[in-house]
Amino acid sequence: MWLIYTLMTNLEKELSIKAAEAIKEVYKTDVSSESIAVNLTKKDFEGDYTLVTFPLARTSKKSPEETANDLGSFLEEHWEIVDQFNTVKGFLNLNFKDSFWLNVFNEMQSDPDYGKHPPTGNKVVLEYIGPNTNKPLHLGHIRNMLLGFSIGEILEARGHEVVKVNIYNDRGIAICKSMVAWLRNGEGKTPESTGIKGDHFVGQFYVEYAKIEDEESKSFLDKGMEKEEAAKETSVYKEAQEMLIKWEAGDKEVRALWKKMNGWVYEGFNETYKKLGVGYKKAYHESDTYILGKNLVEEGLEKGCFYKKEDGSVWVDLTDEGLDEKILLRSDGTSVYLTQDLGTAQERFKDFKMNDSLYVVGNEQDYHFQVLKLTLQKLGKEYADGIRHISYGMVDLPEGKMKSREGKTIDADDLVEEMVSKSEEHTIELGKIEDLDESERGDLFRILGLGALKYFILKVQAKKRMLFNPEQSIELQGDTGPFVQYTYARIQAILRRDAGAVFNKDNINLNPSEKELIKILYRLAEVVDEAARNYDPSVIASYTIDLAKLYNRFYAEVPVLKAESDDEKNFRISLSKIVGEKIRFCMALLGIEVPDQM
RNA sequence: GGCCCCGUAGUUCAAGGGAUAGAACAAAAGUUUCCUAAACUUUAGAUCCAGGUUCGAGUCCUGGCGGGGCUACCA
Repeated sequence: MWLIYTLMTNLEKELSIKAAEAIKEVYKTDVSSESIAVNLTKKDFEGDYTLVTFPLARTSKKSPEETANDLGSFLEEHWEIVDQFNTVKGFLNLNFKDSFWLNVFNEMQSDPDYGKHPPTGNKVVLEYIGPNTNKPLHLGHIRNMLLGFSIGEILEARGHEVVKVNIYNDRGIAICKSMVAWLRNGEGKTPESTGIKGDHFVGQFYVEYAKIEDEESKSFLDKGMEKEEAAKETSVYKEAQEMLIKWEAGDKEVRALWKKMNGWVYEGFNETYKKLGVGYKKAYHESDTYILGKNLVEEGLEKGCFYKKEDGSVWVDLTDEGLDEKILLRSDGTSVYLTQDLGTAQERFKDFKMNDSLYVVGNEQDYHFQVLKLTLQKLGKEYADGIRHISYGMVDLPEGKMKSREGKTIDADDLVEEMVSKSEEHTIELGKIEDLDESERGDLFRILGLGALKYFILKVQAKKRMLFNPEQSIELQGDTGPFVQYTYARIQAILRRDAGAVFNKDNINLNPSEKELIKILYRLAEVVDEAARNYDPSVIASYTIDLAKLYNRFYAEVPVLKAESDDEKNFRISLSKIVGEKIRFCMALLGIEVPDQM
């Protein structure tokens, strides 16, 4: 009958309800269970869960300590799963019986999907990556890709239907610059002829453009022009400008070149996505959606929620909402960034009829997404309310912000490669993989290198900015991906020797480290929910490292295969097995693989 | 100027208004006849400043100081 209190119950909630009942009985006063604070007991104190009685002193008309004692006695007597209690000041620490925790454990065993939530019927479109097509991906994109992918996995585990999509900013002056530079100095070279990855190849010409422009600017600077002004006077800039106009006009030659160069870039990007293990169902292109946006602007003008200025430009007035007026169409009728996003949003809803639209985009666009949402709300779009900007902080280098123009970036491909070779070096040094063949080794180094990189990025809360020091590189020891992976590999080593254990009793005594493991496993479903609610993989990352740490302590303190009794041995093997499964589950939520051996 | 975000050990990160602010790296010391020492166990070390709200503040409010972002007919 205790089963009704186990897996599907939120024990903290249950405890606050029980406490409210106790208060009613003992003090004859009604208190809402929501007002009762329950926490996990801090590790320096004895107990599983803790009830805070300071706020209850008013209703009990006794000291917090006496209140805690009253409630503790009552609960011990009237709630069969309570083993014992102790009080420290206004804190009531409750211990639950081992048999209760063993029942929790047995239920977990019988539900291999424990941690996942049932389908909610909620459909979510998640946009991430969103690169420009004129240069290769860098560390900032890595953070975006890892966050976006992981959030998608977490939301799926929470029971939502998730459609991942990408958006390519594939048009505009930046791409034209690469094109101009390639025409001038490319000598007909291609990624194939040079053996350079497509996105890097095109990126080189973006840099090349800047060189030409600087060179040509000199004479104008000498005449005393401002830097920006001078740049616009250069012939190379004028060519780029001209190319942009031709592009907009649909000039065949320009379009063909544009297609060719973007094609190179996509090939390169796809390689990087594959290496990182990220993907998406559909890609949108701003070269398509900017036109769709114009229709929405027209619609807004008809509905009277936008207005036209004398020069012909179209605006939306958001001053009532505490923002500014924002431009939607230039006076020459061309669209701006916001116009494109309106079009993309509309198209996306047509494609997927989702309830929520998530945008994983850096926090420098916080304002933009406020504007986007408000504008669509003004238009009365049904999908507007479901728009959510998942805003993440910049990745800083020790010298400050990354600046692609100054070459102060960390290239995504380089970084992945560096991490893989670092883990290779370390693994070979430790010498535990003699029995693996060449391809197994390659897989392992990749799993470990990516694990280190991904964990390093994802353990930091998305909304915070984070620092990356390329000098120090990424650790393989301590609070890292390989630490968790190592724990998993250890477990697999045990299971290779004896995996047939069956355990279903509730009458053995638990060691502290065993009980801690059951307790943390018990929280998994709730942790997934919390991560999903906050769109925050770091919740999963810190849970996973805690789980691995607790297992490593258990492993050091308690013999598994050489346990004293069969019951203990079977229990410990079963426990190890579940810990391994849940580590793999959590790491998968982070987009990280785990090895059987390392 | 206006708006938004952020200041926690030497460093990188944690802490749903609750106990003595947790980890990891770096530093110091220990643990391999026993399931993988990428591990485990110790030691030392922090809430930017000043007020306020509260039984209780790293967390909430006000004002400083410091850092970052946005505020383009750029994306």
